[in-house]
Amino acid sequence: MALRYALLGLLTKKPSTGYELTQQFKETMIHFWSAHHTQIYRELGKMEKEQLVSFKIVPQEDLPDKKIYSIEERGYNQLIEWLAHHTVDPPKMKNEQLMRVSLFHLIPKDEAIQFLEKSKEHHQMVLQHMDRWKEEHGVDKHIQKDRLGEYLTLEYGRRQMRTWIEWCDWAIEFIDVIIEEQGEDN
Amino acid sequence: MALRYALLGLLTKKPSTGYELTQQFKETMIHFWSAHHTQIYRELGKMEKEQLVSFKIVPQEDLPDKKIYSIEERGYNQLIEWLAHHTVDPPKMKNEQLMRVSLFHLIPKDEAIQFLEKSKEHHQMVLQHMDRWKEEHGVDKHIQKDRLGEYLTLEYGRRQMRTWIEWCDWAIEFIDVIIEEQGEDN
DNA sequence: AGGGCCATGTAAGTCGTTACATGATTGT
DNA sequence: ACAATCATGTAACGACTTACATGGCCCT
Repeated sequence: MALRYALLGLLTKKPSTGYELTQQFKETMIHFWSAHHTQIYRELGKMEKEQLVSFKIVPQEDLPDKKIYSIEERGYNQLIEWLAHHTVDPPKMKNEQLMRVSLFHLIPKDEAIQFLEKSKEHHQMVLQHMDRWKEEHGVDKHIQKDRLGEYLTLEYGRRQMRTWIEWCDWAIEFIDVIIEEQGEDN
Repeated sequence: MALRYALLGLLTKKPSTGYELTQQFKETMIHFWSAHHTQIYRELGKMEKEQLVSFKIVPQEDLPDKKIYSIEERGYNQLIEWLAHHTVDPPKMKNEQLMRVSLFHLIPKDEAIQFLEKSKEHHQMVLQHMDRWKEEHGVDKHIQKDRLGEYLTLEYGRRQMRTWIEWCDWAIEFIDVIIEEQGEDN
């Protein structure tokens, strides 16, 4: 159900096509929720049937038609209702990297360290990307209210990246110092 | 597929029943993966059919029979294969709390702050719980190798909790100072 | 010449959740 | 008295992923 409210939330800001919503979702919500475009189109279809949203078809030259979705009163009401009365579920994570870390006892020390170093680099790039995005999109203190959530969650994402990077350093150091054997598994 | 490897990983440490695996999973892997007991039983059933694991039935007095699962060679090989050749998927999160935060522009300021304060408290309790667990289960520097992953991922979990708690403080302060209007929505 | 973007989806399959079932024992 | 723990699952449903389809434009 939460994806539904994510989409309704985006539509409170401006009417958009499914494609645009997918982009907006990836830019602002991917740090705390995952969804493919197929899921977004299906959810929009369902919501249209339930009259939470409506769409206008806009024909285009040389490109397929657009469907521009807008939030309807029923949709807005349900969104507010959810915000007011729904107790949130605990976060659910699926982190394959940590799964692999939890199986480090089965691989050689240097492979483990290599894995962490690559992961650290990758997360440094993601952090840089977030920093750049923040600057380019003017996410700063003088913000209009409808971008408050974007600002707060982006900052959370950046802190999360830093935590991961620092943890990688700590873990590499730990393995290097504590584990003695060389390249053997088990 | 990753849940499968989580279970195989636990079974490399010792043979266990589905129930015990559920407990072990909750204690050591819940910080980076989510799964219900029903899913664990199903996955064990599938793996038994594929001969990755086997079980012995142990009858008990006054309690239903136990099925004690052990990892088989095929299972061990597939696990090592996965560790060596599988490129990890990016983490997937489903965090309803952050979803709600991203919709803060639709609720009054004081409700948003209240929400963050409650969330902070909750995460402080989880952190305390992790700290206690760490002490009670002797997760320290003088650790046998098959608990390395447990140590590393638990430390990540604790850092994540601290990050959340600190972010809550920051966000509360930010909302309090920046947002001027009192209790109005939108 | 090949990939990415624009823009929309369908179909098939897997994964994950929720509710239910059993029944004795131990704790509050 | 009521809930929790032990121990195992089945059934039904809903969420999510992956592969496929269309087709022209723009960039390198």
